[in-house]
Amino acid sequence: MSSRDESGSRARTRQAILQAAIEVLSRNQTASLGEIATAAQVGRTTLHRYFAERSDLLAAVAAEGASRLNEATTRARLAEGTGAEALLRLCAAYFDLGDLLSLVFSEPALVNDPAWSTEVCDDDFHAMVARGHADGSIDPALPATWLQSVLWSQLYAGWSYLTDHQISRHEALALVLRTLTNAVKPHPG
Amino acid sequence: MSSRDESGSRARTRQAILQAAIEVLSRNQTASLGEIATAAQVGRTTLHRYFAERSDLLAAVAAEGASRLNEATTRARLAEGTGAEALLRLCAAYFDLGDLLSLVFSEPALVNDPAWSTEVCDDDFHAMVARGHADGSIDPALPATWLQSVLWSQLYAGWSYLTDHQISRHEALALVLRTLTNAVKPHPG
DNA sequence: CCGCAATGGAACATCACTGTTCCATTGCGG
DNA sequence: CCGCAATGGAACAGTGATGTTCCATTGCGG
Repeated sequence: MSSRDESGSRARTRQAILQAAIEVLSRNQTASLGEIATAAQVGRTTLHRYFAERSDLLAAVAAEGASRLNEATTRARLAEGTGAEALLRLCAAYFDLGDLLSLVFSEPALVNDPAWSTEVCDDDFHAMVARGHADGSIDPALPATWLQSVLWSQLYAGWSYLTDHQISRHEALALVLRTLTNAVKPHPG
Repeated sequence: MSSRDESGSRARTRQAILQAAIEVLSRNQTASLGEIATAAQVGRTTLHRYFAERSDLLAAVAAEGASRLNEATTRARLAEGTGAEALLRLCAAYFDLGDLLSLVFSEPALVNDPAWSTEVCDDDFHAMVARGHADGSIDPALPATWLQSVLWSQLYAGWSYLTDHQISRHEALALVLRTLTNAVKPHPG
């Protein structure tokens, strides 16, 4: 606690604010800074000390979100198995992001602006879908860009279904995976 | 033009404001009344003459939305054909609602609050899905409430895909229908 | 125990949106 | 042509969020 003690306390408060911001903003994108500060159990003054303006906080949230998305994408190992298998792994990994799902879905600009999507994930995603088209595990009628929309809309549907209905996290994910499995499977006819 | 002349001019202005509100609010739920008035090519004062407070305008938008949704649901004739066929007709009918899709999706309370969902559409929807489960056209693993979420999330995905990418309305709808068809089809395995 | 970092609260000016009032202009029917 | 309905613009006060400053309190390390 000697060398990085300053960071210890400050980093903890900063993380608490960021986490509260993700939770509150996922429910209401226009929530006031006061609400976020309260949710973080922090005074509004303190919040301003860490993020001078609202835009600074939003930028930090975007960076945090991009970071978590990148980690989840890495964990999904898109290059392994059939295209469909990788897509389902990616779906499950993203589902664990929780509140962040609503935030990314309702404000895609937050994480897509900093040229993030084309950096790491977009190319890998396209490669995965192309593999799926080639190995016959993904319906060739569904292009990669569309499947990206489908993936996110299903994730959002599953997450809001989880929060609205009396259902376990596991059951909600099962519904999403079942639906997505069906959706991408090529049908013989 | 004698008896209802007053309604003629006033009704036209009112509809222009409502349509502008739907278009603007679908892009930004927190748009100011000034933006809506400008989009409707109407002074802000005039807007306030028709809708005294913001909540009055929102209520009118909700009523208009509920009306259009009911008409679209009727046009889909949910009682005819297999459950899956009816679901696809409903999807196509809703897709024609355009901007309203984003609005309903981002603020479901707008149309669901006035006890609308359980009035006409919800029961018919459940009956349709039950028929689909029975006639083997809809995967029994997918409950009706979940399919409702899936339907709306797919509609939203298709509509935003249409506005984001270089693609025709028909092609976007084709992608949605293809995906939904696959998603609900029971798979033999 | 002292000192500094971190924090919380109060107070303040600023700003955008809102809702209202008043007045001038337009346009159509009688 | 007159009168009324509809409209648009300007101005205003009220409200809530924002960003800033100042000061008191807490807590931990030296």
